[in-house]
This record gives sequence, C-alpha cells and structure tokens, in this order.
Amino acid sequence: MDYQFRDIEKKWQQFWAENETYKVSNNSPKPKYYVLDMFPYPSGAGLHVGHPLGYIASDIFARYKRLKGFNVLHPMGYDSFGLPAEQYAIQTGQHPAITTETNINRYRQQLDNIGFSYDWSREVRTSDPAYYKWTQWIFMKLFNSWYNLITDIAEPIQNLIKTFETSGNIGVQAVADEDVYQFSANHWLQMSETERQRILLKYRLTYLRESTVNWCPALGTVLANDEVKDGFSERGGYPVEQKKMMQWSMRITAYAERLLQGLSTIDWPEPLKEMQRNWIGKSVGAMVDFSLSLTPVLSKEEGTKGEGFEKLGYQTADPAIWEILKQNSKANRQNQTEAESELWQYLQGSKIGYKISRQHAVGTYIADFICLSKGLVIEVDGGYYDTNSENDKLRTNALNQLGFEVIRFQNDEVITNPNAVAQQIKQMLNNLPDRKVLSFEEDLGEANSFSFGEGRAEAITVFTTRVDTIYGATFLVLAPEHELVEKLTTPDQKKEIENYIAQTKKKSELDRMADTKSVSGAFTGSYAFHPLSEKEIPIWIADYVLAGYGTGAVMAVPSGDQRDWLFAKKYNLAITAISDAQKDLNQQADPTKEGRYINSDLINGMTYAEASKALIKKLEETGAGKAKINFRLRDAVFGRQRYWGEPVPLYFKDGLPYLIKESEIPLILPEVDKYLPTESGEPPLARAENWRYAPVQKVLSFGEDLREATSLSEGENRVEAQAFDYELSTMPGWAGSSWYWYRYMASTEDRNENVFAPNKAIEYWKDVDLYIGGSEHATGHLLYSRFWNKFLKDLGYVGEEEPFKKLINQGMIQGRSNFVYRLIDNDGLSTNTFISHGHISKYKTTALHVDVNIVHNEILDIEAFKNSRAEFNDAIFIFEDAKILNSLSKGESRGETYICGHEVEKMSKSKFNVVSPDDIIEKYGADTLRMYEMFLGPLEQSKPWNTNGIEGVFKFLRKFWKLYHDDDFNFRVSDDEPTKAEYKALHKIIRKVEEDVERFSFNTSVSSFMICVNELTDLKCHKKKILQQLVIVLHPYAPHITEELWTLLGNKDGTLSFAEYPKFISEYLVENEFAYPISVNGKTRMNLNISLSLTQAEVENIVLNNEHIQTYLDGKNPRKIIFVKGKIVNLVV
RNA sequence: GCUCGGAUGGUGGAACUGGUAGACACGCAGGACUUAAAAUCCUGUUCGCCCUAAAGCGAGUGCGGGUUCGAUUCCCGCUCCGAGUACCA
Repeated sequence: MDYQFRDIEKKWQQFWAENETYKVSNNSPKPKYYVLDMFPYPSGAGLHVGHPLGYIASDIFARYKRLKGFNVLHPMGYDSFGLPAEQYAIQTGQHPAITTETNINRYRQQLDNIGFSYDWSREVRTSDPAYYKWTQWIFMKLFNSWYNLITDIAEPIQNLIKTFETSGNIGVQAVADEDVYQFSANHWLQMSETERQRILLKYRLTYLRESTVNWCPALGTVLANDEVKDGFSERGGYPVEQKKMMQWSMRITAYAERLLQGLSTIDWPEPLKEMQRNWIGKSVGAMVDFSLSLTPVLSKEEGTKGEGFEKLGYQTADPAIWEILKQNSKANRQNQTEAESELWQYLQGSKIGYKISRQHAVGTYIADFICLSKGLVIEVDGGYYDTNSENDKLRTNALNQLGFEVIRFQNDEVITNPNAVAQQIKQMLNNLPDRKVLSFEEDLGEANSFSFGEGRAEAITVFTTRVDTIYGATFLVLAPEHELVEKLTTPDQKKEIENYIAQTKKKSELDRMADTKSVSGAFTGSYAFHPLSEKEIPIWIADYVLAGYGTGAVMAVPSGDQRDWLFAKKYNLAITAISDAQKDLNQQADPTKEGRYINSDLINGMTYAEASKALIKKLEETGAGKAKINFRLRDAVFGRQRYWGEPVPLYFKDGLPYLIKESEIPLILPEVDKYLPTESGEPPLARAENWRYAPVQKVLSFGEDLREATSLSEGENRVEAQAFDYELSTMPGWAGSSWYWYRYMASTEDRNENVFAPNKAIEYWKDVDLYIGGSEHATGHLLYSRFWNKFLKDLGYVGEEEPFKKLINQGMIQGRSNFVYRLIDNDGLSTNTFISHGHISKYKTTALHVDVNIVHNEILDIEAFKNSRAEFNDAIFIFEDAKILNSLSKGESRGETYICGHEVEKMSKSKFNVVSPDDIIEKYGADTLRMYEMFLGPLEQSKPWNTNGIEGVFKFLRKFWKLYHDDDFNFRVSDDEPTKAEYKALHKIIRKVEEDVERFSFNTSVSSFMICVNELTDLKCHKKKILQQLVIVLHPYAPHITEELWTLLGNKDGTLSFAEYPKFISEYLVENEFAYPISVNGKTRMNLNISLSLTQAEVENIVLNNEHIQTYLDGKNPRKIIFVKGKIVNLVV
C-alpha cells in the first residue's frame, strides 16, 4: 500500500498511549537525561503552528537520547493559572476552572496528534490544588526564611530568632528592609509579639512592601504594564494612574550576586545571559551624601495623633534617613565630648533607675541622651553641635510635637558637677508620666513635622557609578516620589512641585524611561551642600529619575550625562566641564573617561582610575560617602489583585501576617459570585463568603480529595470568634512555574507522599539537561526559577545551584498574512471587484486580509473565496494575466490566477493568518508536520510561517516509504549485502544526524535525509542491512512512519523507541580521490580528480601539466602555489 | 541612545574552524505518461553578456573600505530589519 499516514499515525499514537511506551522510571541503570519544554498556558485559541516548534525539537532530542541509551524524562504540563481565563470569566461568568479544563483538553488532543513522546503520567497543572499546595508550601518556606550574608545562604527564621534572643540584631548581617534599627537581646525579649513580628517581617524573604502600581479606578483593579496604553487601560480605555500599594514582595535581590555568578556556569545562549546580566545590573559605584541646608521647615500641623506603640517606642527615627542617622550616631558615640562622656558615667546601666540611651536617633536628628520609656531628651550643649539658640528652640518644638520633653545642660555645668546633673535628670523622670510614642512607620507624614538641621543628620543620598564626575555635579535631581520631596519644597515652590507630581502620576514607568529626548522637572526651592566643594547646589525633581532605582536621587552632572545636560540647558543650570578631554559641551554632554580632570579641586590632573580611588578614600574619611555595589534588580512584587491564581496561605492578626499551619495547605481557592473586584476596590477574593481563617483544634489529614480538607467536617471545631481575614491577593503567574520541573521528577506513586518531590527522585534527576523555550522568558520565568531553585537548595531540599544546565531558545513563528485588493471606484466606494497583486499599481484599491488557508503559493482559491462570505459570492476578478481574462468568454475558467499580496505579521485570529497544526496534519500527517517545522530553518531564528515547501517534505516521506516497497507497494526488502555506495549513503546520514542533533541544527539533517533517500533511490537500494538502520536514524524526526516500517521489517511492536542508534563507521566514508577545485588567483577555473595519497609536489606537477590550466597561466610560472589537501589548489600568478 | 541578533536566487534556506557560494526543498519553465486532470517521472533554473546550441566571459552573499593566495565567514565604517533594555544613577 502507498504511504497511508492517517492510519499509521493513529495506530501508533494509540499504541504508545495504551502501552505507556514513554512512561519513565526513576530506577534505571541507564544514565539520566531530562528534556523539558517551557510549559504552555492553555489559551482558548488552541495550539497554532508556532507552539510545536520547540516541542518538536525537544521531542527529537528526547527520542534521540533514548536511542543513545539514556533514561529520558520528557514531561509536559500546563501553566494553567492566568489572566486570559479570568478575563473570559469576567465577560461570561464561566468559572475559569471550567474554561481552563476545556482548553487543556483541546491542547492535549492537539499535542497527541503530533506524536510527542511525553510521559503523560507526570503531567502537572499549576491550578490543581494538589500542585499549588506545594507552591504555597514554598511560599511558606520563603516567609519563614531570611538571607544571612555571613553564610551567604537563606536560613530558617528560627535561627535568626535565636540570635535575637541571645545578642539582638547586633552582628547580624542580613538582606533586609532599609529601616531596621539596632536592638539588643534585652530589647528583643521585652518586645511584644506584634513588635517582634513586625521586625521579623523586615527580614523574611517574602514581605510586605509598598510598591507603585498601575491603578485603574474605573476597573477597580491593578493593570500590568502591557495592559496600559498611553496612560489608559487597553480594556475599556479608562484612565490609569500610578498608585502606591502594600504588596507582597520576594527578596530576589538577596540572590542578585549568585544569580549573576551562576550565569557563567550554565550553557545558555549568550544573548540570553547578557539580558539577565543587564537585568540584574550590577554596578560598582559610590553612595554619596549631599547634606541639606540648615533651613528649618516646620510643619503647620499641630500636635500628634497620639497613635503609637503601647510599649517602648524604639522606632523613633525617621526611616527615610535611618541609614544616615545610624552611621552618624555611631560616629558621634566615638566622638563624644568630654561633658557627654562624663555624664554617661552617671547615666549608663540604669544607674538612676531609668534606662537611658545615648546618641539615639529621634525624628531626623540625633539626641545626646534619651529615656525612651518617659520620653525625655537630654541635650548637652556646646558639644558636637554649635550652640545656636534659634535652632535649639526649633528642635525643642519639634520634639515636643512628638511627645518628648527636652532638658538642656551646658557643658560647664556637666563637667563641674555631673552627679548633680544626673540627679536633676532622675527627678525629672520621676515626675514624668510614661510616654506614648508615635511610630514613624505608621505615619510617615508626621516625620515632616520635625526640624531639620542637626549637622549631618539630614542628607540626600545618591548612588553614582561615576563618582569621578562629582565636581561636575551642579544640582541634584530627585524622583518625584522621593520621600524628602515634600519636606524640601519651600512654600513658594509648593504649587509648581505639586503640579509636576500630578503630571508624572499619569505617566507609567515605561513611558518615563522611554522618553529620552525631552526632560522636564520642577525646582523644590531647597539647596544641598556639595560634600566636597561645600557649595550650595539646587535640588530639583524630574521624572527621568525613578524612585525604584538606586536611591531615587541622582547628582546631576550635565557635562557628562546627556539627560542632565538637557535638563541643565532647559532650566538654565550650570554646566561645568570636568575633563580636558570633553568636547563640544555646548552641543551635548560628553561622558568620556579619557583625559585629565579639571575644575575638580582634589583630583585635578588625575586619570579616571586615580580619581575614582582618591575620591572614594576622601568620601569615606569625611563620612560623606562610601564605595558601594549596586544592583538594578528590584525585589519582585508577588501579589496580584486577581482571582485566578494561588491563594496566599496567610491570615492577618492585629494587622500582621501569619502563616496558616503547614497541615492546612492547600488553601483552596474559594468560590466567588463574580470575578471582579469589590465595590470598595478589594480583590475578588473578598467576595468569597465565610472565607476566613479559624484555626482548627484538630489537625486534619489530607485524604484523596484535597478540597475536602479545608471544609469542616463533623466534630471539628472552628471558633468563629477566632476567625481572621485571609490575604486577599493571589500569587502571580510566575509562582507556579518557578519550581514545576521538580514536580515532574516525582512519579505518580511518589505524588502520594507528602512532599513536593521525594529526595530520591531529586537526587536521581538532579536538574534539567536541556530546556527549550522562547527568549521572552529571559527576565521573568528564567530568573525567578533560578531564584527559587537557589532558595530550595539553601534549605537543603534540592541539590543543584542551577536548575537548567543547557537552554536553547526557539525563534518565534510569525504569521504570514495574505491580502486581496478590492477596487475602489471613482466615487471612492468599495466595489466587489478584486485586482490581482500584479496590477494593483494601476488601480485604487484597499487591501483586505484573506484567510491564508484558502491561498496556496499566493494563488487564491477562487471558489473557496467566493464561498467564504456571502458578499463575495458574485465577486469579479481581474486576474494576473488580464489578457487571458479579456479573451475568455464568460464561464471559462482557464488560466485564471489571482495572485495575493502578503505581509509578515503576528499570528492572530483577526489577521486571518492563524494556521493550526490540525489542518496540516489532516492534509499531510504529523510526521510531515514535524519534519517540515524543522526544515523551515534554524530553530532559534524567527521566521514567518508558510507552507510553500511542505510538499517537498511530504514527497520525501513517500519516497522513503517506497524504498521499502516495490512498484506495486508490496513490502519488499532483501537480505543482500549492500554495496559500498549504499553503506556510504547510510553512514553519511548516521554521522550527519549525530552531529546535527548535538548542535540543534535540525533543519540541516532534514535536508540530509532527503539527500540520503535520493541516493538510495537512485541506487535502487532495498536492502535490509541499510534500511533497518535508516529507520532508527529517522525515528526521532518521523516516529510514526518509522514505527510502522520497523514492524514490517519484522521487529517487535514498540521496540523502536529503545533500539540502539547505529554506530558510525568512518571507513565507509574514506575517499581516495578528490575533485580538487583548481583556482588561479583565487578564481576557480576547473576541477581535477586527484588521488588523495599524493604529496603536494606530485599534485602541483599534475596541475601545472594540465593543458587547460596552462591556458590560464599564459606561459608564466606561478609565483606561489597554495595546496590544502582535500580542499583546494590555488595558483598565484 | 545602548546591547544583542540578522540581511545569501522568485521563496525557505545550505556552506560547521577563511578553501568549489547557492546543497536540499519550494516555485517556475519545458518535456514524458494520460482523452484530460491529478499523481508520478525527466530536464533546466543566481543574474548579465554572447548564442541555434555548446563553450566561454563578466558580476554576485545589504552598502563602502580593509586584511588574505583566497572572505558569506575576519577587521573598520555605514544602511535597513528584528528583539531586548533604560540608559548615567
């Protein structure tokens, strides 16, 4: 029989499914190999021909590795939480779980049709409670971990608590929030539970943080960057604004250095690694403080709100400038005046009955001594600070506003009689009531009511990678969101600043970054001191500075930075040249590092390297700055105000988050009446009825149906009074995909065990050997996955530092749209006449998308077109060869070809250019589809889809089939000994496929298969010794036809997948002659067959004596003869 | 702006470390088979010149230079296309 692909493919797909041919065992003597595809989101549109490109490549690789004797894990599953299903649910009311299920079923059917060798028993779905139980579990582990910089790994939070209990956080080096302050073990032990939790949250690897989001008030929801177009929501076109919101974040920044270092250990495409490097964005530079002028800005607000902590208020410092305060207070402690140290002898260790701290940050400055429990500040004047009665008054005022009393002593007073002073203090404390302290955390606005101006206590910190340009810094620019903006704004400038901030709010971060041509900003009215020149420089705000990068403030060096230059030009600010190599500064900035510095005081005449070093040294000496490694990577926002995602296994008690018990996961996604936010703008989960956390007395065990586990059964008690609110946001799309490759390692039996994947399985499979997917995941999925992997490794759950050893990017398959051209008549109206592409220049036409499925090689299927829409039923055509048309009488159809136009666009329904693999398979079969997608070109290159060459691939398979059959399609192979030529053809392809597969060059092996089959056809080869091996070699590419032939050759059904790949024998390829191209001056003139065993002299002799060559030499002797054995002979005349 | 990738016949592409540019396939043209069509098979097919044809000559891998006996491949400069990114912080 002729090649009956439909029957064959159905038969074998069924066979593989029924026999679980590709079910893989975790116990095998064979070496392991793990081939993984980036798993798909099951969209409603189904698979299009672009999707399988990578899957086919990985399947070929997996099948090839099986033939090479590996135990291959090749699984597939679905990233089934996501926005589209939720969008659809909002529109139709249909539960996302239902649409997702439908879509998955369709995907599965389509995937099955292509003949993939997936182990479907290991399928995962991220939206399955049995799966997301473990996503939640990892979240809990993250919540219960902190990053220890000393050991450079994540550790359980219990370790940290133990340290706190014994020595407070002194000596703890952790990646934590900026605003942690120092406390001792004693302090820790005195803290309330709430207080401790609040502190721990600053260390946890997942924590609450305020982040800026695209908020759409009309939709009541947060939008992704790509859902926002020019400040309006893509859906509905409503205005979008930037809003700050408390959100769950993941401390991925803790891993920045390791994420960066790991890149050099993995075999990924260089551009992809480069993308991650840029995203992580390590820069070595300096933090520099620009201290603020002593202009006090007192709040007009009165008093305090009286809100605060019940217990001791340690958190008295303004978190915005905590870093500076901390350093300065440390420095002050070391530089105490005589009077201060004298007095301290009488106050320390609660000698007067009250605990006194010294050099303690309060608000925005540092108090000499303080008693926190009573709220008394003790100042010794004439010490570190200059006596300045006006400033003292302002400070006293500000402290009073915060609920502090202030008592002042003179230096002399203290030195002459310290004991008397101490007693005076004690007496005052006795008379004071216990204090209630306002927390800065709870109301940052209050911080504004403090006076400025305690020496260096107030400063703007900038990060710069070009500290060498510091003398060129003529102004500072803050992000409009910077915490200090409000404080710095003088009354005169208030209006302007507010207007500008309102204007920026409308712009998305993306817009702000993209616009480099124009700059805008506003002046705050305040000035800062340049840390080296001590000159006053103005402070501006501008939206080209982003709050999330660095410190949200930059020192502007207009001579060296183009944006600063533009800004300086626009607002008429000074531009100071700093290097003798800078050119054309009136035209543009010049960021050169060449030359010697000028106008730069300390570093004049130095080179770049010298200057940077000298400056850092100086800044560190004066305490105004220090060298700093900065990463651009930001902590990842983890919460989504959506329904269709993993619930976060947390509840809130006293405003603080607590994990539910590990035995209580999975926390099942509850049912809601609508998939929209509530009227009050809360996420959809707020709609769930009775969805509150009530700790259960009895520990539940998880039965087969996990859903059951969280609903109450008889006898179990949840006390309603104890019910707490759950976290209402859900996890982002990347949560479920950040660890899924481990779930695949667990066999079906393993999944009953209460672990995400058993140790034994993880130890066996280790990591993914080959990962195939698109480069669009470069900075999302691939970074987060590496992060979670490292985290799981730190806690000892997995063994490998990097999860994906080798990665290949597949290119995108674009759509190729076809167009017909509708004639526009003289009145500008559309007609029903269509002009063939060759004639459109002569007419006025409009292009209409036409379904690519009725166009073949640009020729329109006229009948199909007429039937596609009622209005085309009686369409008139002006064909490509219009002469023929004119000479034909009506009804004749000969030679009518309508040529369509074409364009490359994204593949989408609306462009009528979506090609489903189903149609191709129906017409040509899965083997043809597989080979054709590979034949299309290099895997990693993007290319438009077209079916122009598919006939050739199909013909190849038929030709291949015919090798095993006679002219009447009876199966016929002989046992004759093959000829040398036949062996040669076979071994050429054996080697070629090995080479090509190893370097993922699948397109070239398809061509080589064609050459091989052409050769064997020409040789009329029907010999089993050749053809049986050929079946194995082709099997990874065309599994169905080869299975069928394998059986016909007398082998056992289904054994082909595990057959042994033929051994390449080089002897068959040895040539003793080569047709040398003979070139004269590099130009090939002729070919000569010369034995490969001859020496150079012998070859030269033959060539020079050749008559034909002599005509090119014109009787001259060649100046030089180039001879490369087996390659070329070149005569230089 | 920066970074990365790419540009080869009518089309997809091949040429792996500098060594016969255009393999393989599509399309197209011509032919065979057929009443005809489909299918199949054969021949030709980078362009230009010359030409009945053969043979030959010239040009040619986005453009302009360079290195080399020899460049699609290496170097310098540019153009266009695609992707990523916000650069300096």
